[in-house]
Amino acid sequence: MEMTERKKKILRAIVDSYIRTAEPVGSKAIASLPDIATSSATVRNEMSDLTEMGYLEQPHTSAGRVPSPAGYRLYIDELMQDYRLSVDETQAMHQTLEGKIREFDDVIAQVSKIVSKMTNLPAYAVTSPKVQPTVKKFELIMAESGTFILVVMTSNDTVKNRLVRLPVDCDEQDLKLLSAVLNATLTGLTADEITPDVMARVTRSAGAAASLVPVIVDYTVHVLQSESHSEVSLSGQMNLLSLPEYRDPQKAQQLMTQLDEDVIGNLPAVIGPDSKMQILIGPENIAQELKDTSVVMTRFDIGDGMQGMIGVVGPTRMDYAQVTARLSYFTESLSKMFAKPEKPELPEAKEE
Amino acid sequence: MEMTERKKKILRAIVDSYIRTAEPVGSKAIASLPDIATSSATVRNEMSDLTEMGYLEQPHTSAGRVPSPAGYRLYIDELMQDYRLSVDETQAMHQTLEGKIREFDDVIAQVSKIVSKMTNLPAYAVTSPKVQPTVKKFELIMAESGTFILVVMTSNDTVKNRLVRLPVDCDEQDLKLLSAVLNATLTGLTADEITPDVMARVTRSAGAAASLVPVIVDYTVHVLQSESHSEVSLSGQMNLLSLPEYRDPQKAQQLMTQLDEDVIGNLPAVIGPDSKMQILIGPENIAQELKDTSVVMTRFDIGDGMQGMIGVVGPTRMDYAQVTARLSYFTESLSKMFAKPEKPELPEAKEE
DNA sequence: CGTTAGCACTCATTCTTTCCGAGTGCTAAT
DNA sequence: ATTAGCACTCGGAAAGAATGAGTGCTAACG
Repeated sequence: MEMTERKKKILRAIVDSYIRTAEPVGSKAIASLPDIATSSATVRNEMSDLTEMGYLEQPHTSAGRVPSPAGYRLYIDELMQDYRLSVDETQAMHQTLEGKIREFDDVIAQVSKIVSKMTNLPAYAVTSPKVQPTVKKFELIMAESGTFILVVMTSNDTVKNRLVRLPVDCDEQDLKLLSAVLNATLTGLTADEITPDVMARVTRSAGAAASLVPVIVDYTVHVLQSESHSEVSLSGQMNLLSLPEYRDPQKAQQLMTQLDEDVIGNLPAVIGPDSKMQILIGPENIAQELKDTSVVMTRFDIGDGMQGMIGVVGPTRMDYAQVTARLSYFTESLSKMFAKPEKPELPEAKEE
Repeated sequence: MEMTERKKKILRAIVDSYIRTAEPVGSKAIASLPDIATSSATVRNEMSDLTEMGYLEQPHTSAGRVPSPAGYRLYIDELMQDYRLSVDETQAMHQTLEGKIREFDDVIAQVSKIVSKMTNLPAYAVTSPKVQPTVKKFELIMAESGTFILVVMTSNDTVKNRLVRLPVDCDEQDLKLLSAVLNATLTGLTADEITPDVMARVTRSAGAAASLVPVIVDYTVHVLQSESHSEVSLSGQMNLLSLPEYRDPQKAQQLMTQLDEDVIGNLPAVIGPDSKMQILIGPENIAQELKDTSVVMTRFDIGDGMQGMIGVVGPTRMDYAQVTARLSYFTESLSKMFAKPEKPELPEAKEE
């Protein structure tokens, strides 16, 4: 059996219709479409062929046809028409972007929220786990009344700090010394490389400020670890409830409780670093939990070094053209926004 | 009509049963209870009285009774029996607490997640909006290769910082001067008080580093603002779906989309700073969105200064005894945990 | 030979009807 | 004051019938 142009046209029409209505599609409906110029009987024959070829499925004998995963695959790869974003859409998106990404802090959370609002589907965002960061520099700055600020700069140019109380028997000179020792001994080390052994060496050289070493090292390790962690955020689960496939709340709940952040954290491993936009249809997902849903995911970059994945989860019949269009427009806008910040005089900087 | 002991007993039994089953309660079921020693007919009479008194309602003529808001109120204030936490529960709670509150960063998110898991209901956490913070101190620290670290300490003792690129025509001396000017002019000011006027004055005195003033002031204002913001987190919405009152997913969705973070942000205003645990039943909620649900909320304190509210949202027939018991145990554990941190040698400190 | 009209058949869905029983309120007896 | 008894109500489950969208197949058509 070979794939004719007409078969493709019909398959596309079926998928389009099913995506819109979630109802099995009958031959009549297709035949009455303006750009199909045959009778329903002919369509019926073609549909029968397409079923045999594995692109369509029949829920039961006397119902219309529904696309199979293979059908969606073909549709996505060859058949679907580009979705053109309306001006309203792009405008709305820019507006939320401007408004919401104020807080640099939890971009991940913001991004997933925006994307889920944009697509009306659950969306997640993950930062890709970074290479093991190391310490670049320490600073110990006297602050008021017996405290000082401990500043740790890491190899990814993030700076974290903490206010620490100074022991009574310690003055600014001791701090200076400690600072020098820290910078000499610990810079260039990853969290794992800061062993009790290393710590002992620092303590020995630290002089009067030795009692501070545990605190400082502890904090440093903490910072390094939290830097190497990947963050995950999932939003908009409730969007599932308006979809007919989740009329049964049990289903939605099951999907969404299984699909918490743990599972999502493991998703990005799948995507090659090269690919731009990736779509996984139902059974193509390795995660069992997702075997009846599709995932559309893509990478995003912001600021220097910060990058991750955005993904959208939905029924296999989701509007792929629309979702991909919106998603890629979003990631583009996002990068642009961070490439040329609104205030051009702002020197390149990284928060915290 | 007066409230007898027996009436109370019957009302309690009805509410208990309804909380358990979500089904209207009939006279027979109550009469057959071991500690009710009368016939169903008598119970029927009493129930009729209770209905007249406004504590019960009838969905329709030939159905059992259901507690009215007033009924719940009485139940909560006088009738309900304390829920005793099992060892398993307390143990489980401690385990998650230890495991999860590692990250000091987004306690709010963690807390709401844990509480929702504990109660099997949607839960939120809010930090109470703080008093307008002011700048306490600036530090400008030279870092490597033409950059410096801008450190801002606020009046609530949080320290935030950012890496800034140094203009070419600027050396360490200029920075020293700028630092002095900033500390002289801006300390003690709130975000609102840093007007363009003030900014101009700083720029004038800043000398060679004048071009840095906008960046620094911008960041400072940003820090102050984000410090005065209250954070909100909402978790476990999906828990609604297992409740029979939300068999219709539309209902759940409606409630949960209305009830996003905006609405929740406005909740804590309600609670007096004195009260410990507060329960709002259905129509007692001022927020229209919550008129068919109950909210149980209480305060929590952690670390120095950090405090906020935890709340649980659920159907009016939620198990108040259980929820309040778990909630208060949780807040206690939380405070204890932060009062005596696991590592006692850690000096008092505040992150970031 | 591809296309189409016609027709018998299938089967989920919807609508009706019936039936059941939990629950009530009232009355009269205890 | 309590309770047994009884007629009555009414939502909801169960059973049945009607509906109709859709199919597959056959035979006629250009």
